[in-house]
Amino acid sequence: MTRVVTIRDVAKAAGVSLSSVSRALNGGKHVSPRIARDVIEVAKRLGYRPDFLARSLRTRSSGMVGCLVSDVSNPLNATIVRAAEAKLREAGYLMVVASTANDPNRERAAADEFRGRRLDGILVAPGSGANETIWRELASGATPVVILDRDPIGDDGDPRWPAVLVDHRGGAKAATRYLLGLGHRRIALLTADAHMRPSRERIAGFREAFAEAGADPAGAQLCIQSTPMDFAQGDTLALLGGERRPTAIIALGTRILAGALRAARDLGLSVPRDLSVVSVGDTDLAAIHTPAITALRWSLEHVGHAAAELLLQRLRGDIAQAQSRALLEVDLVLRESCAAPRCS
Amino acid sequence: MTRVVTIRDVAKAAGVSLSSVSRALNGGKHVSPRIARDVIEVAKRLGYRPDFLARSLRTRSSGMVGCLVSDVSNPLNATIVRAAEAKLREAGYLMVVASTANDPNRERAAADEFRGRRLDGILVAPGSGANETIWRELASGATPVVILDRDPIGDDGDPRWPAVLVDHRGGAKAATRYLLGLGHRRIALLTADAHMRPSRERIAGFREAFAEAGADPAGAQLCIQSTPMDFAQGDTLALLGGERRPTAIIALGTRILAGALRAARDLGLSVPRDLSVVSVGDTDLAAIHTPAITALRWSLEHVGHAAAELLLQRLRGDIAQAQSRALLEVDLVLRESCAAPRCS
DNA sequence: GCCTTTCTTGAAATCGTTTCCAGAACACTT
DNA sequence: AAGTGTTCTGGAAACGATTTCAAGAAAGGC
Repeated sequence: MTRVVTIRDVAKAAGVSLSSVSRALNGGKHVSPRIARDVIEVAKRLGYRPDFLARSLRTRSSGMVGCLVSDVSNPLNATIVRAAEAKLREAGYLMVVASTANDPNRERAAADEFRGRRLDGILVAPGSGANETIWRELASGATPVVILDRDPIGDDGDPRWPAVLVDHRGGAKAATRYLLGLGHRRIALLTADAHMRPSRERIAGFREAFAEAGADPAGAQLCIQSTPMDFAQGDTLALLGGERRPTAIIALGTRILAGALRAARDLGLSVPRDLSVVSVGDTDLAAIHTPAITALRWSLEHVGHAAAELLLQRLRGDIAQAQSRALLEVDLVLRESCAAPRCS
Repeated sequence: MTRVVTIRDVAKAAGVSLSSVSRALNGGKHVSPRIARDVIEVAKRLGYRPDFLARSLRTRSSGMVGCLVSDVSNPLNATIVRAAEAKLREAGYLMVVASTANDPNRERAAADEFRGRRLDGILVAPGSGANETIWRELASGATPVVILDRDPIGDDGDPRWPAVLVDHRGGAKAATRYLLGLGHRRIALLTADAHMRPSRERIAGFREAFAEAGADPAGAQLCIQSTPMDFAQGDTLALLGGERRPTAIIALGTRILAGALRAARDLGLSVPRDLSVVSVGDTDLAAIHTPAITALRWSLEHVGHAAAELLLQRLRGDIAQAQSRALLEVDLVLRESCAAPRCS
């Protein structure tokens, strides 16, 4: 195997010093045009490729950003990750991912390792209960951090890091208002992880809509799925089979929606005649289901892009004009799954 | 900001040489127990954390592996990536991902950059037409490569790299045999990227089943979706609305299945009465659809794990006992979407 | 008690870059 | 022609670890 060609070889071959080669190759400032041309030509001929490790060591910048997310295989996260990755790659950064399965220990370990590897920045969406430990861990480093749809509030109440936030509150409010407008009075919100931002905001919006409309708040039923096992079918069966069952549901669009639809079918409830359904998140399932499910939609690509942009601003050092947060709006996509309730 | 603590600081504080610190911290061989204990204690007290970049530069091993995949946001890929990442992380490797959107140029660029970053190994599932260029690019390096469900055949006909292969042929054959057994004689296979391994193998298995059963091969209809735009709904409409329409379809379970189901609905075809459906891949959609769709299932986690394992064998240098490929079987999960065709 | 072997130890080299520094070359002004 | 900047250039010092090497110390065998 032939040894890899280093900057030293190029210098020798071109008959100049190491420093000149380095200067010629990056920037080209403080170097005469003739030498620059020669060096570049020789480097190409020899097939020289700079060693990022060595460069990183010297420049104290690894050219990599980390992405800490509960589970990349969740399509919602995956799309965000891909979008962010694409934008960061454009800017010359490599992205390393770590799925943590919502396990605080693994989150800590990953954050720890990210710092050891001197990553230039971190995108993070901590899972369930880990918020405190992982954020403390991150805070101890000087690495720029951007939060994905989580609360960036520190102990002192100040936003500690920039964040990309989705307006789940506004979305839930719009959906609820829509259902109330159709005449529904008992509506259930099926969501997960009540103490995390997305669900918390949704719940808030849900209740606000009831309050605004002057509807009986007892009609706003919550169904929290802490473990989205077997598509949450069991809980939904109980909910829909109960005495004062809701005439409409707003369900998280990944697995919970699937479980809810199946439960409805098992109970012989027809959508939208007996039950109106709104999906939180416009998934394939929602779009393709029969009938097609009305959905709250926000752009996952935007989330990824915005996060990457926020991080890049920090990395470029544009602290002055760097925004500290991005708020993404949520749309209600009307389809066929909602109707006025039958006289109850 | 306080400067980061290096091995030099530890040496000074412990009153020993740099080499002793290094020895004490890794392995602990060739160092007296007393010094080892002292050094470890001092290192912990000072909060020393080794710099991976510096270490990598010296040891010529970055501790990172790359993953080159067409699109991480595809749930199938995402699951594989997550599984591989988990296993590699256990072994101390970090994983960097690059989605290439099937763009040969981006694939090349990514492979290029991976090499520049001195990644220790690469997991790769090239998209469409890029096979040649990207493999040539990879072949020029000495980095261990593991192929994900693609043909690892080189110009000379020899398998160049280890690969994790899914038995799509066997799966398609089983599904086709099942449908033929139900009495279907006109079956359509809806798949994508006919020249890539997964679809090619499927097509082969599909035809083999027809041949084995002595059925008229003209009944084996192919519908190749090169662009899975709008869920391939248009093509499927034409197929199902045509003169000698198939009585059963086997459809790729991501978006094509969705388009097919919608097309069937639009044409007023009831599943399974008028049309039997088998999904290739057990997606949420297949499991939750009404009626539930019979599906070909293989474990994406296994693919990821197997790929990681194959790569780790190479990285550990167990070339001697390293396997060169893993073949994963495909099961047919029977549900409610298939029935005997009505007398035609 | 001396020689040989093994084990510890620290100094120094190395990995491949970038960057600081000082001197050289050159152009320009007076 | 001398003085004063400005731009190029190469040597050498980082960056922070690991690893080689040789010397010193301890242990063991006769």
